[in-house]
Amino acid sequence: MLKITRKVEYALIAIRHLKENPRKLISVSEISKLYGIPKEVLAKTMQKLSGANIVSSVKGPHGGYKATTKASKITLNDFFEVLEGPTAIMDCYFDSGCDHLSNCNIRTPINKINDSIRNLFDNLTLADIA
Amino acid sequence: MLKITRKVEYALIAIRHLKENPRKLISVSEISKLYGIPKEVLAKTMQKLSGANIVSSVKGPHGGYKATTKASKITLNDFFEVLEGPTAIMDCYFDSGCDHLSNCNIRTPINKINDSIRNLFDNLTLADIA
DNA sequence: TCTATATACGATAAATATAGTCGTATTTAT
DNA sequence: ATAAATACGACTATATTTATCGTATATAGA
Repeated sequence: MLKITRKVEYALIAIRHLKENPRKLISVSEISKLYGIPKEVLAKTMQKLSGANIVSSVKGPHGGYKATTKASKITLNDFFEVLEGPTAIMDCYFDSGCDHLSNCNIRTPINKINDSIRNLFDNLTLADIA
Repeated sequence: MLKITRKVEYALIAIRHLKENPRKLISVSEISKLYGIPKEVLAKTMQKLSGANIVSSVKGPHGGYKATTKASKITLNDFFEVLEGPTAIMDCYFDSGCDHLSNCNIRTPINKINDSIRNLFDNLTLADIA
């Protein structure tokens, strides 16, 4: 439990690599070969980052990605949300219907744990950890 | 990602219920009926809590579980570890062999995120959240 | 203008992890 | 003795995550 997914792992690897080479465009192929990441998986991850303006993209030969200024400033909460949707240790934190239990006595503890995690990730940026 | 498991959910429900009824022994059947939890799953969860002295058990008719004093004092880190093993957002935080990537550039960020979460959970007890 | 290389996007299949079920042993109050 | 309860292990089902495949679009360079 509380594992991050490969998508997040790959995104961290890619962003780090882009930031180490700030001047040039770097393609998915290059990163996937270098770190042994399946190309298509990384491609889709980069597309999400591009959609959120964490990286910018250029199509065509010699195209690729580079990190934007937003890449350092974004909070971990927002970063995770781009890749996976809102962070919640249980679905009932965001969704209303508690389908499983007729009689729930842990709403409060669940919310407190979740608030703590979200508070932590709201106060950490990619720049802080990398 | 970062979801807690049913084991943890069920354990929180059970402990809360035991603490609301501190005087009597309460059986797995009783809790599973009340909250709609599969009996055998809850039984195994309770056995883990019992092994960690978070609850005490009595066998035989009219037997069951009750919360120990440790139940309030235990940190979330220790609590999660009893049920699921050490909390790590990636296996490489504890395990050495990085089987997937030949060229890892995110050890530092991974460790920082993980340290932050563990620090958070080391400073929260079950009493704090419940 | 044609071709190769790159991003963009969606559908599906494979692999992994989680959740639930079943069976049996042990303890103990009645 | 019997019934009710915990204890423990093996197995099955389900859900989630990960990877693959197919197609479209853009563009640099020959």
